[in-house]
Amino acid sequence: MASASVKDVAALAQVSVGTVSNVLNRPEIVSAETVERVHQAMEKLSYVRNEAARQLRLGHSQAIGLITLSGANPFFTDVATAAENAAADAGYSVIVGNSNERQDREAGYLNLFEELRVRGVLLSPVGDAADRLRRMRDRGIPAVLVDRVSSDSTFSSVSVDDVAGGAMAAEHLIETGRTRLAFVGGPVAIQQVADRLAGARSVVARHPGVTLEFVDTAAPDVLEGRKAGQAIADRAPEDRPDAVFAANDLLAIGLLQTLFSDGKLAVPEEIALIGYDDIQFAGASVVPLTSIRQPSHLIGETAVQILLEEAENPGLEPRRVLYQPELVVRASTARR
Amino acid sequence: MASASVKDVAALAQVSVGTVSNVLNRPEIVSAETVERVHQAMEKLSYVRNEAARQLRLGHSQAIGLITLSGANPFFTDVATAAENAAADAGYSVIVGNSNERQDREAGYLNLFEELRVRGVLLSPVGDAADRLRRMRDRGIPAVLVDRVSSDSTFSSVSVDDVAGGAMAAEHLIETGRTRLAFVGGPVAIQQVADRLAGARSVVARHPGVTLEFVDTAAPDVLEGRKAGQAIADRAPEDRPDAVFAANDLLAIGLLQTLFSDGKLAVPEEIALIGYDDIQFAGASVVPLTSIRQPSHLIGETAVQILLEEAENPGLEPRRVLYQPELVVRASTARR
DNA sequence: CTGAAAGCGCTAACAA
DNA sequence: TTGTTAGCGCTTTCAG
Repeated sequence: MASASVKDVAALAQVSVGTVSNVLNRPEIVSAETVERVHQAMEKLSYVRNEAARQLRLGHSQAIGLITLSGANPFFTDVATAAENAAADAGYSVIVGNSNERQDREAGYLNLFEELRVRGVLLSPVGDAADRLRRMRDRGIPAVLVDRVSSDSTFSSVSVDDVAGGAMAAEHLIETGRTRLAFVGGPVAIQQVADRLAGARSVVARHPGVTLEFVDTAAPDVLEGRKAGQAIADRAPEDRPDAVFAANDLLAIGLLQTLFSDGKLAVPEEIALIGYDDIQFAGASVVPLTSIRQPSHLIGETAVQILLEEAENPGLEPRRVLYQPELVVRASTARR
Repeated sequence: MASASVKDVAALAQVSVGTVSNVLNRPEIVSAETVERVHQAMEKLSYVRNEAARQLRLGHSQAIGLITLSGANPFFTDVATAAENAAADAGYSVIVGNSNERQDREAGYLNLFEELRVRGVLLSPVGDAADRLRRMRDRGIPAVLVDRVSSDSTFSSVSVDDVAGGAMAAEHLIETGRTRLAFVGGPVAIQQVADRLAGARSVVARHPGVTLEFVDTAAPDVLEGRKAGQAIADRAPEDRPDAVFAANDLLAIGLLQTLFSDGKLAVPEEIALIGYDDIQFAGASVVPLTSIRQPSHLIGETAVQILLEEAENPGLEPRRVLYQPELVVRASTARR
């Protein structure tokens, strides 16, 4: 048994295909009696509308695409969940792709989404995707940047002030008495990483006697955090920082695993540690982690809202929404 | 500027649309010279193939649907990532939906996937979806169950022996000297939860003097774990279990947050704790967590492979792949 | 090797 | 209120 089409339903209900289409899309213009008859026919045939055909006719799909930097990062899964809910309310579904910080993956998903004629794209770009996004917009597929502001301000964006967040983290570390800070994160090509570092640097510059060291990582994940932790633990005590600011919680948790879990160094006594994102696991780590919270839920929701407005109203002025992060203090940065 | 179609490309390259389609799908039958000309035309128009039209013609899409129980559980995101990679190798993409243990959500995604005419569905069912899946299969959309065996063995499945895993956990707890065990997890309507509990019970039954208490939770997540931890901590000492087996790591981490982090109880001295899944964060929790590891990567990979075989070869005998879990010992269950 | 043409299932305009 | 029909972009015979 193959799938039933409008034609089959029409035949069974003794109406035309146009009428079937109408009960599907504008039931109010069809007589109650006919609606009923058609519904029964659909039921009997267990009719399921063919999205491809609908979309071909409409010119675009009822889906929006979302590309995040990392599927393993709870921050992004939170954003995605919020986006899904907001989209569902508006009758759209969300297709998620993870670039894992790779430009080629990002390009691949952008391609797929364009083939799918999605209604719009939500993107946390790896590098500078402006050219590609402009081309898509010219074809009627708008984009809004997520967790990142547009380099040339021609696209809407929903993000959190990473420079402020970075400053907040550094300030907190200094306030609790630390002077030899290290920023662990990378690659700096990721704008979020660069901004957080910049924020921290600006604060350190205002505090004579306080230093900030930069420890690069190949990716902002748990594994790289472990490596960085190992490297720091292997140093001579007088050569070690007394506080570490990790570019995100994944890195911080990795740091905790090698640096501190093995009992090599006491946290926060010997080294304080602060992360970023305040993911669900931050409060349950070896030492509960101080972190900078981002309103992940709000980000996803707002991004969808703006995107849909632009999709229905091309030529709208780009908007930039900038949320403020929030410091969440836990044991990992307790005063000495 | 709207999107260019095969017709535009054909016109520019001075060939027919049929030829354009051929260079897209069977370039080997087209002369090299023509291929070149068509490619140049595509380039100039930045042609992007319309998936909807292709799919309408083909009768099905180049995507497979995946419905997981929880988007917040790293175990499922691992399965999803593996599935995406395996699918990509075969020229398919994966659309992911999270039911969050809700039947209505699951039904919604099943509907969406059928409208999308996905090539097949990968599903961790909330309840018993057999009827619905059978109907989809009749229409040419096969399904394979993930992390769960089919109740009536008419569907292929890729899962891990949860009964064995539950037994493994209980045995380990007993071996390390605990006698008053508690199983924290729920709802038992989730098969995985029920199986792990059953495995633990069978082991306990073989050990006189050992008891197993069941502590129900509304969902297997961090929040519910916290609540359960609170409840246990509030009991009189002689009334408390000396070991807790959490149905998954999310619950275990939640337990850790209220039960142990607050310094109320020492782990593993006063209470031992074992989780399930061995997610990335298990090794970095307040007390590094002993857990039962599942081969999440293999699960996703194998499921895709079986699904695609069935899609291309309807009427194949259902297969059941059952992997064995593995005990990973960490500090949370150290011998007293 | 290439071209012409049918038709996948649907929606929206227009006619009745 | 309902029916008829064109056409969305693509693939695939079938002729040439």
